[in-house]
Amino acid sequence: MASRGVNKVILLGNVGGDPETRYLPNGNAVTNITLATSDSWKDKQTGQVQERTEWHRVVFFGKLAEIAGEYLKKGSQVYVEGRLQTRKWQDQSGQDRYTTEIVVDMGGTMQLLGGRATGAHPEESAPRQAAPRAAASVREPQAPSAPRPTQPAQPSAMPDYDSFDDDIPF
Amino acid sequence: MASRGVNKVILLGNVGGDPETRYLPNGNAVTNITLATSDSWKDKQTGQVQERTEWHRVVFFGKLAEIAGEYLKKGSQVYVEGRLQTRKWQDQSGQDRYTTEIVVDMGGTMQLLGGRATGAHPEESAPRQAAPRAAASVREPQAPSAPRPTQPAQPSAMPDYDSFDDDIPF
Amino acid sequence: MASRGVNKVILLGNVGGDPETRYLPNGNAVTNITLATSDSWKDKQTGQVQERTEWHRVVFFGKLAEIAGEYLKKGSQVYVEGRLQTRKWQDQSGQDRYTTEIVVDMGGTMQLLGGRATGAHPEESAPRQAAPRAAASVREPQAPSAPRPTQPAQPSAMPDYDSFDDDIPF
Amino acid sequence: MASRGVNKVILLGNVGGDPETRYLPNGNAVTNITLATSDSWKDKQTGQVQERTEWHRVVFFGKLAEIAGEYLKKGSQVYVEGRLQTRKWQDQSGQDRYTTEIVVDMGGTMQLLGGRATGAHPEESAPRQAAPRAAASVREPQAPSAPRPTQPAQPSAMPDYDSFDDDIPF
DNA sequence: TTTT
DNA sequence: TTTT
Repeated sequence: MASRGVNKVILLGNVGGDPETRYLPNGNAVTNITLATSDSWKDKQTGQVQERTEWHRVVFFGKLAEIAGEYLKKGSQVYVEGRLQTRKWQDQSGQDRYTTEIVVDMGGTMQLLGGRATGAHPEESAPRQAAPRAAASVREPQAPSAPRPTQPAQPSAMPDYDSFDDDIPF
Repeated sequence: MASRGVNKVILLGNVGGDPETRYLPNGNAVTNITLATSDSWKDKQTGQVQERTEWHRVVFFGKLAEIAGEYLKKGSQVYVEGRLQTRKWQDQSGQDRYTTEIVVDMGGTMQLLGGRATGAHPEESAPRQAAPRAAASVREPQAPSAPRPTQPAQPSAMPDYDSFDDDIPF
Repeated sequence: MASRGVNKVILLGNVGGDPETRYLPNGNAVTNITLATSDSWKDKQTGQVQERTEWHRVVFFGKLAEIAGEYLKKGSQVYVEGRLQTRKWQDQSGQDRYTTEIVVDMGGTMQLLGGRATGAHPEESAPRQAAPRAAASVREPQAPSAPRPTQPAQPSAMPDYDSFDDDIPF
Repeated sequence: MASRGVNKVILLGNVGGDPETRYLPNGNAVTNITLATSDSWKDKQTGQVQERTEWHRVVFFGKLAEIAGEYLKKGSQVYVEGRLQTRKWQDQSGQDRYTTEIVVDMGGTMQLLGGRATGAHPEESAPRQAAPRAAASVREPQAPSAPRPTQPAQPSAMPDYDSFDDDIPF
């Protein structure tokens, strides 16, 4: 009922393989993916461009797990917002091991982007524009009390920049 | 039921004045504050340190509006996560005007930090550590299906770094 | 040389029109775009899906301004990270007016995504995969001292999940 | 020189112990801390408030490592922005192990907040207000080309809300 | 109008 | 003025 602290992860990258979905005893879906984020930079010494790919373990829960399992494919470009969580587990020899994952549940978000996924099952791949709509649906419960405009007038419409820009002293 | 896009603002700064809370016809609270974020940098030409304060209009809705109205004071240091929204309105002469605000509702967060608020009503000021707990409570509905551990074993408990670190080849 | 506060905006959306680039007296580029972020939700009363588009004014400076001016087109899907800034200006009647923008400079980022831009000059449109590489180049100066691996072994290479997963007690 | 992807972590929490700083052969500082972020929620079944603390390994590099080593103490409340990185290493038995850390270097940020640190060395603890100024200094190189106002007039000054608010049709 |  |  309370919280102290912020634990937020924002990733935008490509999915490393087809997602794996399983179901908990209570029927809730859990989907695992690996996600690659790449960045590159010029080496100060050599002047060579260096590239580095970081791999992340992402776990979706609930409604987002279903959506991720259905729409994400190997190669999909995706935006993800979640939180860090480190799980403790025991390996075969009984030793404690730790795995850090990005948990994406109702407090998070997933947005499928325009990436050309190399689907394992391309024949059944949905039209990509379907995914983002579906994907976002889980955010709905997050803003029930939001001040959404229902009036005919749209308070947040764009200013009339054509006439307006003349006034802007850039 | 769907979403396409990300619209997120993260601010950490100081409140410019006591919050103003009002109530909508439906009983929901709305609280307005102004928030200052400062940054400084060394001028490349002069070598002088420059400072700049940016002021933001933040609007809380719902439960967070109540918490903000109760715990924030002039001077409070606060972390806020919300979304950008530009409202259109008419000034006295009937001209269209636009105001951009950071909306913080159930999809957002507020964390009161350790700042020494100069409360308008210091006598009634709650112990400051109470605020963050209360403040965060509104996030609860965001993670109802989250994979919270309810097992006796805490998967995410602090690793035993003392023994653990020995293995880490820093 | 110092900073107190956080002022961060993260947007992922579609560009509303071809970017407009101009040059400051010192030769630095400045590029303006408008960016739409959409979200939708189900109305609690009516059960109807509501949609809302928020428009943002984004201003790129420096190297990112050049990249944005070259690669962004009307319709481009783009990820942007910047900071909020409100400018004061005077309209024709001499009245003070304020415009809030998202400033994206060296402290920010831009990532062109997979969107199918409807370029004004499609014939000269670069292969879309070229853009993200170029776009990110401005981040280079941000991490010169970063602990990038230059050793033959890549510490952060993809774990061998195939063999590795066997140990993970999901 | 380029980048494709976003890898960003934002944490706000309390430091688990005094920071440990060491120096690389090239003289650069590296500082390690553990950081706790807590959140709590009401259990749907029991109605009981549950609390959970997540621990993170944070590694600072360069100038920020020096600042972190000097100003952070056990218990310090701190805001951190960095990126995820998983290191591979071998334990005593030669087995591959992985550790995920939040790397905070020039592309990141650190802000010491108002927390009452329980310093291991309270006698030598600097006045807390000194830290944030120092801490932020490392961000300077990130925005050298930023459009900072050098004009006498401050473009980003606060609107005169007193007279202004009357016009706002809330 | 905040804060350092 | 975008996008689905």
